[in-house]
Amino acid sequence: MPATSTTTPAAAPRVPDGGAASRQHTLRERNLRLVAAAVFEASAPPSRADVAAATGLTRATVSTLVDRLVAGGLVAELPPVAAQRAGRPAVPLVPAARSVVGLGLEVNVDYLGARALDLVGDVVAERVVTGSLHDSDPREVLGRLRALAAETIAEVESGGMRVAGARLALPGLVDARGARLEVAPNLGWSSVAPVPELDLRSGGGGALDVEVANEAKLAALAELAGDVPSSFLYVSGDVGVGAGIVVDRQLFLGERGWNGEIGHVVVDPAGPRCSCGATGCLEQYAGKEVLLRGAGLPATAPVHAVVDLLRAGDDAALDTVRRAGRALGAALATFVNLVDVSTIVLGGTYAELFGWVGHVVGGVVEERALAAPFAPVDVRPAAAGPHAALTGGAREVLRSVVADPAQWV
Amino acid sequence: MPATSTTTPAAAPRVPDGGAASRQHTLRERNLRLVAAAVFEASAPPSRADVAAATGLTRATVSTLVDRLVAGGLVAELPPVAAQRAGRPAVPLVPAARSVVGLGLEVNVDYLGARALDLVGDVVAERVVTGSLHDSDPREVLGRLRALAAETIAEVESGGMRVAGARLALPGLVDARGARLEVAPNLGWSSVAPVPELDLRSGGGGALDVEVANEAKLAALAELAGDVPSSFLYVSGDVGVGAGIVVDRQLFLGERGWNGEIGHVVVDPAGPRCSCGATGCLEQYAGKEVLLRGAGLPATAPVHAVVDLLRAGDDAALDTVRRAGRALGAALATFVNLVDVSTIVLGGTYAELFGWVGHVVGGVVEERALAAPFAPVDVRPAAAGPHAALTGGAREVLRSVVADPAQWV
DNA sequence: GAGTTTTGTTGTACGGCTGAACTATTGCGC
DNA sequence: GCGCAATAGTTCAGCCGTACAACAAAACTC
Repeated sequence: MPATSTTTPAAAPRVPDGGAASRQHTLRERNLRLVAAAVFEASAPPSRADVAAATGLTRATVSTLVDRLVAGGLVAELPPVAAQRAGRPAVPLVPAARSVVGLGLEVNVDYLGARALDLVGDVVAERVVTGSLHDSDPREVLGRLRALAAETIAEVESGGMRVAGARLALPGLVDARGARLEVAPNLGWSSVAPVPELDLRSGGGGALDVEVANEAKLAALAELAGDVPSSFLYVSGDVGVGAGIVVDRQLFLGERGWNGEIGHVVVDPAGPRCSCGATGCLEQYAGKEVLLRGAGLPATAPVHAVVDLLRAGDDAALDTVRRAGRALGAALATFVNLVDVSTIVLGGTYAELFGWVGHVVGGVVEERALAAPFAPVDVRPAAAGPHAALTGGAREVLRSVVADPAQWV
Repeated sequence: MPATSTTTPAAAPRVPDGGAASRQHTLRERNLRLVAAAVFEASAPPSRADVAAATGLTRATVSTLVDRLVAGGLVAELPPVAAQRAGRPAVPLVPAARSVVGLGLEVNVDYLGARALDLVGDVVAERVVTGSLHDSDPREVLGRLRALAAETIAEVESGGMRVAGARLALPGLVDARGARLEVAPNLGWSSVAPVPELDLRSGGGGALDVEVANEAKLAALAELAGDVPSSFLYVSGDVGVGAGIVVDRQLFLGERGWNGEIGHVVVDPAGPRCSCGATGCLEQYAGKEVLLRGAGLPATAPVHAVVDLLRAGDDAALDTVRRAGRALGAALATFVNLVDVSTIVLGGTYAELFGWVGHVVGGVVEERALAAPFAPVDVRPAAAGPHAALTGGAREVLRSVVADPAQWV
């Protein structure tokens, strides 16, 4: 038991659920979650008996709950396969493919897109359009996103699938309710309420549940698809530098959802002036544009061009990247001291440059993090592919489905 | 609804509870918590009917649950008082006084002590012994604390009260399980397991539940007794500078319980060398000893001596405190950007110096926190009295009792 | 003092889980 | 090939805790 238990035990499935009165049907909802979690988080497809053993429920109860999940299209049965041991062969249970999907949406500085994932984690539909959206008009851009999303929804529904909801990733400060974008400097947007603007509807005409979130935070969730530990810090390096804190496989958002603004940690008060008004912010050392310019490239060049220079041994590029790595390491050490994470995942620009910045960042963190002597900090590149926030957003929708299956059966 | 719900709704009582199978008696346990929370968190003593309205349970159910809490000595009934309106007069329900107590223990640099609080929040027993414990022997000191605690427990039990458990506050890094102190530089302790050393027992001879926690974190919890908001950052300024992050009235501990080490945020890499190895750490600007020396006082002088100098308009003292305030403000702005809190409570040294540092800290934070334009950050002095960690530790024990009353009825 | 209003209690109904018995389907030994 | 053991999944009576409704208690009102 932790001194003050704020998180559920690491291994157990999470059952959030607030302080509402518990009636008989509350039992059913909670156990339904438990059974769904057992099926979705198992390393191999479990049988009903396996689920019973894992959850502590009786096989009788598990049977009725699994039947409900199967009827609701969240779980599927594989054909019974005879094990090499005696006894009736078990029916393996797996997440149902192509039944319920989550929709990830994103508007970022140089693209906008939509991606639909099913419960298995497969991409069942996707639309991405590239192009600069620097200083763009929110209404116009959201209109285009709406068209993309509508196409994606239509494609998914024509395949007989249901869309459970959507998450919109934006590169800026989003309020904790997931309704309002306060400001996105690199888009030039401020005070936007994107949800009514998008007005997404399912084929039946019902309004779709859409929530907005910060791009780095949703990208962090995409990492959970891999073999990342249950708690980590994800750093999304792009024009700005943002971060998502994941504790026990869930985002820690802080009081109002505005945490993780690592780009404006002051690395050196004597450093260059930042757009935020302060001096020596991390972004002035490790932001994408600074990296590109430091390597002698135009601010609009792709990051891969820097990699080419680094491979060629270009001194300016090497110096710039090393400087960025040290600054990033210092900011991350501060982060580790304040928030306490043992794993740091470098995404975005830094994932591409990992071969050059990884050890620099790791070294500085190891040196400056107070707890490093007792528990070393692991710094690693992101595993999720491009447009990670699309995947993370879709996954987040699906997580909410699995966390409350009662709504879907 | 937050984009990703990691915390329960602000107002609702928190029901933690992991992913275990739910049976019939789980309902009872959960509703018992709910009812207990309704009684303990109400602004005025509620009747059974009030509790029913607040929780959504029926009066019938609430009656049986309240009867159980009364029988268990957690809740007491006041004599029915006739309201000015029609109807049978209600029986007001209040936390039971002098029935169950929590024990707060602390070893700090210049004192050690024990404090017992009952469910009402009254101090029912206390022992504090001052004296320097710099570079002390853990076994010897814990032996003295054990004697203090045993006296306190005996006093409480002779009054017919039960001790529900204890929390030991230490000024250092404590592991997340609340069992081990990794290092406490200012005590000169490292790798100590204080719980078996203390070996606290109740009068019946049963071992007492004891958990260890960081001093600043327990002190933060003491603030919850006042009218502080449900989420805030508490800064404990002493020889070291520590912090406790409270989100929705609960400590946020990070992955391993080592967060909040704000004393080693780098304020200026060109600054003085710190004992941790880095340069320009906050502690070198705003630590108690630096403040005292900067004001021309010996490092062992009481903080009040600085206040006297400030009142007298002493330039060295004013400069030192202003410099400390700016450094603290910069570190806290970083904290706000990374963790997102809207209220900062300054405790320890800074509470005493608040009249001089408060506005300096507030100004710098306002200037450097990204979200400040949308939601100003409130900087205020701590309200809890001296030895706040003792109160916080005792409160934490009581919180665990109220959070799981089934064990106590 | 009868009607009204609100509190708290009592008894019945119902939903959901358990546990034990039962059926289904395999492997193994002879 | 057949009985036996083993494992998976299903059926059904029993129990527990809550809801609902009726009731008792104790005030106020006119």
